[in-house]
Parts: sequence; structure tokens; C-alpha cells
Amino acid sequence: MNSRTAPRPGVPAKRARNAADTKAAILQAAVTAFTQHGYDGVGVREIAQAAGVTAMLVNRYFGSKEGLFAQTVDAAFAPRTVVGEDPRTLSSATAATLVARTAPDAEHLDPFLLMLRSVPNPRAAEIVRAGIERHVGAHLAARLNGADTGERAELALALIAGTWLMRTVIGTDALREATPTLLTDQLQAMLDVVIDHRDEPTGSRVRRARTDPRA
Amino acid sequence: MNSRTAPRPGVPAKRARNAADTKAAILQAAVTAFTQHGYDGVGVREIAQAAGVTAMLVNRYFGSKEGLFAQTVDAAFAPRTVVGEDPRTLSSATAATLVARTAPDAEHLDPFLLMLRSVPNPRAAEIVRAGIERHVGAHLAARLNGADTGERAELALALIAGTWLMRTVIGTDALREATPTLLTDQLQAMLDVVIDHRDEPTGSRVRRARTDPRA
DNA sequence: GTCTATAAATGGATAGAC
DNA sequence: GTCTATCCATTTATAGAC
Repeated sequence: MNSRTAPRPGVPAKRARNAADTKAAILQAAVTAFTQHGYDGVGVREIAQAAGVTAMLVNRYFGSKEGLFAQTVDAAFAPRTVVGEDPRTLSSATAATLVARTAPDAEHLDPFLLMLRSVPNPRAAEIVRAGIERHVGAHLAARLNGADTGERAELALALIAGTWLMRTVIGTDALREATPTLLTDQLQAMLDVVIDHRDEPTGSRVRRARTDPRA
Repeated sequence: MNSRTAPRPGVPAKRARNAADTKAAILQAAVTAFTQHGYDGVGVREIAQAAGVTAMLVNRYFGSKEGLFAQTVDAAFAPRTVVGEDPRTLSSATAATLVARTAPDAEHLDPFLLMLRSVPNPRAAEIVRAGIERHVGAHLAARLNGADTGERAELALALIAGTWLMRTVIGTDALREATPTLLTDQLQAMLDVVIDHRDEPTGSRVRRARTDPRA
């Protein structure tokens, strides 16, 4: 009965003049643009144009570029991209997914790229910190056994982020040309150092004997 | 005999009007500024002011902002910061140095920060790629035994870069508040997955048996 | 609900004086 | 060897029309 669905006669049907749809279109364009170029690397004009609107509407619906970025981070980190659900196959599935998604010819639209490319801006870094801790960090830590789950989860994230960085953003030769199965094995073994504590029940403070390297 | 060393009378002695000294001062200011704010986050004016000159001289001596950045990357990656020299203590010394240098109250001037904060700009990323491959990557790979040294070296660099990212640039809680000795042990164990192949002489194609995770 | 037009600031790079 | 002054492009954000 209202004018939300059907465009009024006389209005060109470029897109419905609907606030919710417009907002969603802007957010979708923002995810793509911020992921590809980072917070400082893209202007509000660019995002607005990709969404088919003008820059003014971005500020109208999101308050500012920073407000848009905050909602973009939330939307980008909500779906699971690399870290899986099943605790038993956590390291293997994560390693395999990571290698597949960071392949040189893959699509390369991932919240880790949004993080890596937006982090030089201190305000964007703080927004990203809150987002990754709340979404991915908590998700992964909850699936770990043993002690220090928070720290170990973030060490795993450090390796994942570093792999994204070196393999796709920087694009170093050896990692780009690496055999996928070999790379997956090595990443899984590195992840298992902090993930695979299946004999240590949660809450246990017992840690493996430390082999002092300086002896 | 020439006017290179002694300032001419009447010229205020703010600094010798010497091309080499001025160029060095600009380069030093560029290392600091680019490391703290990244390639896109700092202007030529800012760097020039920190060096006590005007922006014009930067373009005069380095051609462009991009030319200045290339020489900055070379100067920043030349000294060893985290990866040590002795192959036998590679993982332990690297882990200990990394934890110390990424401590929340540390100084935080490191080529890895220069990389992390400059990488959103594609041209800067390419310059950084060449620099880190030539300096740190080759240095580390040359100290590894066994096969796939290039790939394993870059996986170690991925973990190092990711640790810098999460612990200092992003600043996640669990890694900031982690016990240094515990963090060092875990990082060393992760590094040893790709570094410690002492029973496999260089050139050996024998690899450890793969435990299939999907079974 | 969305537009055009513009304000106010900042970016890299250059011309020409001294 | 170094400066002042300026060009031109681009940015975020806002004012006001329709």
C-alpha cells in the first residue's frame, strides 16, 4: 500500500527509491571497494558510484565514511571464510581453505584482505580490531582445548593473516608458485602447534615441557 | 677548497648546504614517517619538514615520492632486525627477538611495520615485495636445510609479519597481554615446523609422511 | 528520497627566483 | 643548494533545490 515496492509513475526505474535497498547497495559496494583498496585507498564518491547513488547518500545513511566502514567490517566478518566449525578438523580444513582462497587465480574477496589493506589508518585499525576479536577470534578460541585459548587463537589468526599478506597482497614468488598440497601440509602443521591440544582438557594449566633453545 | 664542507659566510648555520647530508636527512625522516604511517598515510611535505627542508628537495633528490619510497625500503630492510645469523638458533633467536620487539611498550620502528602499513598501495606493495624477497627472504632461505627453502622461508616471514600485525598494528588483547615466555615458546614451535629440518640435508627430496587430515 | 553545487582542506609535482 | 609561490587534482562533508 505504500510506495516502498513499486516506483512511482514518472520516476525512472533505475532503482527503487527505497532507503533500505539503497543502504544495502551502498554496504555491498563498500565491502568490495574497502577490501580491494583499503580504508584510505577509496573515496566515498567511488563507493557511491558503484552503488548507483551519489556520495551524499553515504553520509546520510551512515553518518560518515568511518561509520560506513564500521558497518562494512561487521558485514564482512560475519560469514565464515577460512576458520571452520568442526573442532576436530579445525587445522586441516582451515589450512586447505586458506590455500584455496589465497591461490593466485582465486577471487580474492575476503575480510582478511579488508583488514590488511585498511590497517594503516589508526581509526580503521581500531574498528577492525574490535570486529576480528568479536567474530573470528572468539569463534576460534571457543573451539580450542587446553589453556590460553585466546592467545593461541590469535596466533593462528596471525599466521592466517600473514599468509594472506605474503601470498596475495605482496605476492612473493615462492608462495605464489608453491605446490598447494605441500603448502597445505606445512600450514596445517604450523596451525596444529597452537590448535591441536586434544589431550589437554579446557582449564588444564599443564603445558608441554619447554625445550630451552639457548642451552 | 670547495664550498662543500664550510658554510659560506652570511649563510645561517642551520645545516650545511651539502647535497649528501640533505639526502641522508630526508631518507632518515622517510624511514620513520613511512614506517609509522605507511606510503599513502604520509605526505612529502611532512617528510621534508621532519628533515628540515622543503618538499621540493625531495623531488629533486629522489625524483618522486615513489622513488623516495624505493630507497627507503632498501635502507629499512638492510639491517637485520628479527631474523638472526646463526642457523642453529634461527627459530629460538627469531622468536625471542620478535616477542621483544613487538612488546606493547617497545619502540616499534621496524621494516615489517613499513611493509604492513604501505602495502595497500599497489606500487608500494611491488617495491616492498622486491625488497623483502631480496633482503630477508634470501637471507633466511640460505640458512635452511632440506627442500623447498624458499617457500618455507616465506612461510616463516608470513608468521613474523602476522605477529607484527596482530600484536602491534591491530593490537588484539590476548596477544598484547600474553606472557612473553609462553608466546616465545609457541612462536618458536610454529617456526620450527618450517625452519628445523636438520636431519634433511639440502637437496634432499625426502619429506615427512603426510598424515591425511580428511580421513 | 535524492540530486547539484560547493566549501575547505590536502595531495604530488613544478617554475622560476636567489 | 634551497626557497617561495603556484598549478591542478582529489578528498570529506555540507547547503539548499526539487
